[in-house]
Amino acid sequence: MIKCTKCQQIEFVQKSGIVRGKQRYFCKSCNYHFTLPEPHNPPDNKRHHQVTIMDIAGQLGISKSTVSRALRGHTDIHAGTRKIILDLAQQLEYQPNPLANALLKSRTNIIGILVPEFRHYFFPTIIMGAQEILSKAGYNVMICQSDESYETEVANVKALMSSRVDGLLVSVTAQTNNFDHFRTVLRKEVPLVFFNRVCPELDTPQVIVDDYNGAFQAVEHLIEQGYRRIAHLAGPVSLLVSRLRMQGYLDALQKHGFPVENELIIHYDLSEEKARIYANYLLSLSQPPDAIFAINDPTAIEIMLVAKSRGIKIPQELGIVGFSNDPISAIIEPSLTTVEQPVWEMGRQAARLLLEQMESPHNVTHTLDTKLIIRNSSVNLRS
Amino acid sequence: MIKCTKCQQIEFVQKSGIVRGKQRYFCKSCNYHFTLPEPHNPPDNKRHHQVTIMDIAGQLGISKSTVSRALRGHTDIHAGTRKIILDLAQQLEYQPNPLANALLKSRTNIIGILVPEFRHYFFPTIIMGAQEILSKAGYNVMICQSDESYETEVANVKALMSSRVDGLLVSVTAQTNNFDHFRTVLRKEVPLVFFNRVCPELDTPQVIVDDYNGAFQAVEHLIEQGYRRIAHLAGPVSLLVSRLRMQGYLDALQKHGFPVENELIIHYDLSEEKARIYANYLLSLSQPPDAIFAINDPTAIEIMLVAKSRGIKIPQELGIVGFSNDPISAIIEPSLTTVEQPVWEMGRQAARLLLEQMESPHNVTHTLDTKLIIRNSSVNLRS
DNA sequence: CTGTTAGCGCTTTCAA
DNA sequence: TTGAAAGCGCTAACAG
Repeated sequence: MIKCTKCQQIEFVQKSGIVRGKQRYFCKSCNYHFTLPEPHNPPDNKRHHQVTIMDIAGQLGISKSTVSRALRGHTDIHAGTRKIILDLAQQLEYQPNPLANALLKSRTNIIGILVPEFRHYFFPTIIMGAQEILSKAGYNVMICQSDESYETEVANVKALMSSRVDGLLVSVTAQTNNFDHFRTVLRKEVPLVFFNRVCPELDTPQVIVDDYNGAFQAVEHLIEQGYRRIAHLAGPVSLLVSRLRMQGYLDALQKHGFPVENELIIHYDLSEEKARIYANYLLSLSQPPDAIFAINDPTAIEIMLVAKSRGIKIPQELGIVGFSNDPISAIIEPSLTTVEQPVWEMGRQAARLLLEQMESPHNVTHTLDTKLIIRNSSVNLRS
Repeated sequence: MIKCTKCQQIEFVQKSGIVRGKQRYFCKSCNYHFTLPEPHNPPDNKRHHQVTIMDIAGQLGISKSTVSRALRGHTDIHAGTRKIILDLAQQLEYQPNPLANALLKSRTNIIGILVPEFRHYFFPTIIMGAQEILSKAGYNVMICQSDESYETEVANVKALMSSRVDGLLVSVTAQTNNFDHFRTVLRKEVPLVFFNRVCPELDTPQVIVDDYNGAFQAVEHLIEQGYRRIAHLAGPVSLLVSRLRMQGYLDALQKHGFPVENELIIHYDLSEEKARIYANYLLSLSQPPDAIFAINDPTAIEIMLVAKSRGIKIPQELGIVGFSNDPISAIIEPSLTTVEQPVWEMGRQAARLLLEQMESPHNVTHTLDTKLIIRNSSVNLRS
């Protein structure tokens, strides 16, 4: 004896075929087709079945739609019903399955972050800044590091895209000359923000610091300290950041009427090994430099170590300035003069910019200020 | 003329209204409502509709199962069909949607890594080691850092669990005394491996190094160098790693007949600030130590900086030994004697252990070797 | 060898 | 206010 779920009558109900293995009924009184609500039995084979809205609906004898609505906080739901649902959900430790949602909405709430390395202070700190903002906004973060390898970068972008990240925060490798993998990202309309090592030819939003002025001030400082033969151990030409710092270096020389000597300018791939090789090379020149401006602090520190091992006195015989204000630069002896950049803030800005992008795409470049921090590695005692 | 999709008869089918713009039919013979299966047209409103197996199936006029099978590389499929499918997939740049798969299989192919910080060398390096193994095994990595805060750790575990990670690699904070959040993880049968800062009371697999012997050798080395009042700036008692290094310290003292002086032993929370405070405290004692064994390199370096600022000569007036062989320890002056541990390898081992767990749960502890690296901060010139 | 179908967990129409 | 059902993209059991 089946009771119509609509009019609650029994006598007019007849079977009306089987759909999806479920017996369907038809009430001739109210012309209503229906199936009997089945209690949802959590499968016994899955040992730790995650609680689903169906479990809640089953126990309460209501439909999963209602549960969903209650959980989502929809307004058009009976207050009592909502309370019962919410209570049971709490009691059952219900946790919504983000995968189902992700599939439905094509949104994963995951942001991919891709950096060349995180051995040094710089990128980990940026990541922490970004994470601060992103997790507040409800996003998780998937971090990849390309290890300064173009191939790894391409593979990582692919992996992140295949994980369907909702956005991408990227700093490219020193090798990266081809940007097709990022074009693919843009083509699929995944928001993309570059920071530090950006990609100017791609017309995407980016966060950088005022590299040019930072470099300019650093080199001018060396000149003011009386150094006369200032070399620059630069990053690869492919990176805008290298080119900007280089330009700052060149313009500072020019402003003070110093000649540009090509043998004093070296572009390198930012590897520790090469830093050492080129530092040695510079210091072995027949007319070696009396100061070196390094593209960043790790480079500057390698130079210091090489100089020390050759018995060259810093800052008396060799002035050194780095870039970024890595904590080591305050610890090493002599302490390293460097250009401070707001690293943590850069991560935050990049994250904020990405969130904005996801709201409404628009192209901006945020440029943060830098500040010269004068320490002992560049204070020429002769002057 | 419409054929019933159920009984295949034509004569009993009549229109039964329109639902969602689709013509519905009703077969009076078998009492079956149905709509005509429509060919899958990729929606035009979604600008960048991701290519699905349905697109491929539609274009080829075959079923999506066949496409799925071809793509999965099943054997029981016509070679010609496979080729056509594979070719079209390539041409369309088909990328499988991992979300659908994840939902189906309840596997995300994401591993969560939770560390207390990644400012220093240690944890980033471990992470790189782990990533090396995990990405080879086809896993992505979601990294969280608890910033040495218990609350953040709990929140992170919750976030990672709600992201349905397939496994968890964890090093706890210095504050963590309550392990209920990890019990929840175990209850849900998510594989969990601890490394470095482990949780002995939880009966999970773990990767650690031989902290006891490392510490023992470090302190014995100080004794052999002629230091007589050796302090220990230790980590929090809550961490096994602190207790083991402490025990190594105590046993080395005992072996050589040195008294244990409680005022020379300080447990602290591993924050930079406190390191400075306690270093100052130790060096201001009426009978200050003539050597300090620090729980790790960052701590040792803080001590060195404090000592230097007080004009205390290292190693002549104060011997210092750290733990971990952070690259800074080779750079700072004097260079820091430290206990090397295979950090990268630790990450790899932890990852491998996790992968094993996911195959077949079993409880193991991997203990890696340590090695004392003698540098200048502990070579007592008086002896 | 291939097609049909159910279902992973959820939201969202549409219908009632 | 609630329920039914479609559908996100995919795999796999089952049937032919």
